[in-house]
Amino acid sequence: MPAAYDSAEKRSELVRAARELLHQRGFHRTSLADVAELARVPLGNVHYYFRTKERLAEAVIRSHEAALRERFELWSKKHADPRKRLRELLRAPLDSSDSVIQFGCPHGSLCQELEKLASGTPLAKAGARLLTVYVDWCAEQFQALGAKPREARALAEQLVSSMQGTMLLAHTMRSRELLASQFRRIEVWLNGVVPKN
Amino acid sequence: MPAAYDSAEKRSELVRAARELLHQRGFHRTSLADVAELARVPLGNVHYYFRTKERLAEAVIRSHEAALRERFELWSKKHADPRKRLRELLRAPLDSSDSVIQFGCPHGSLCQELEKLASGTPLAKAGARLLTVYVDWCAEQFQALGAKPREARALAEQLVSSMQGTMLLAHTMRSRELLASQFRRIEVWLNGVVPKN
DNA sequence: GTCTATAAATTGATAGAC
DNA sequence: GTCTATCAATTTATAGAC
Repeated sequence: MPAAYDSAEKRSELVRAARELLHQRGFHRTSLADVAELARVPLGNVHYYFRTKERLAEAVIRSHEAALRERFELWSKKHADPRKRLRELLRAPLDSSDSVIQFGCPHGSLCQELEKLASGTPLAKAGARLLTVYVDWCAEQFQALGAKPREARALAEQLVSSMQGTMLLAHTMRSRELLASQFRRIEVWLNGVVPKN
Repeated sequence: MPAAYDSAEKRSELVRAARELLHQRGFHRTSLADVAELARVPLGNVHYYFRTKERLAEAVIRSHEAALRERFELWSKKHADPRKRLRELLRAPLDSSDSVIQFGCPHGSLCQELEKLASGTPLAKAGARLLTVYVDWCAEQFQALGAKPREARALAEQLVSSMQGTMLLAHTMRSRELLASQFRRIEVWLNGVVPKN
């Protein structure tokens, strides 16, 4: 079915373009015309695939969510040691540090913008789920390391908070050094937490 | 000079209204009409006091900055022990936890929005200065506790990152518990860091 | 299914009377 | 200095031709 194939192709191309622009310029500063242009789709056609700008943003969030779960699954398969899995999580922002410094965390900054721009709506709730996915997965890893459920949850919240706060600060101050040194510190903390007996 | 007094009065009333709305709805979702209404000033009059919406936002940031410096000065006078000063900083978000849960940190969320909405402009740079004020003051306190300049800087970045990340997470997840438990943990960390010999 | 043209709404900014 | 009325621009969303 070539028609359906082309359709799905254009749809995912729109999502890809929107994901990039939402990260770089944010939701408000990204117009549908921008997305259409980057995806090489005529403006009026966007509404055939997505009824509203909000729906397009929701699709972007779902794509982020799928990508996150995919990475988590990959790391779980790659390492038997949960600590090594968490170390991969810590290294990811450093591997794309240019982008983090210039535009912030693609998940955290989107969450924050949607909380202001669309607080209470399904869109903001979808955004919030992104951070939940992080915390839930981290909590699983800490539990696998031997922490009790409540403790694992607290450690997960601490890890995600530290990462998000550091990315916000490093982005705002445009400091790659801050990002690197703080993430190194978090890794040291990670190596010593929930010690094996 | 009663005319000038009324003028200054209206001006500062506009800033007060804008500060409240910027925190609750963010920059983009706050229209000049909203600000004018809350400040009880006719819409067309806003432009007499502030040439553009950006200038109004800059005035809001300056007012945040002044309030921050005032608080820091107060705490410095109140406590000879820098650790006690930093503890006050940690308690402040808990004292206004309802507002933090519902709208996030008034400084951090503004920074993040301006980085997306007005990246590179004087307005975004003014916003970034807010976080710098935090870090600089914290670094001074850690140095007064006996830390070397570089170490004090790193500790300040860690403290501010943890606070900002926690507020982002607690706001996004609407969890007062998360806010309280993580801030308690940060306070425990603070009590043990840079130990007196 | 695809696209052009345009409607509709919001809102920042200004002109000009008083 | 103060305010009303309005302009101008942006952008989401839709109507309708092909």
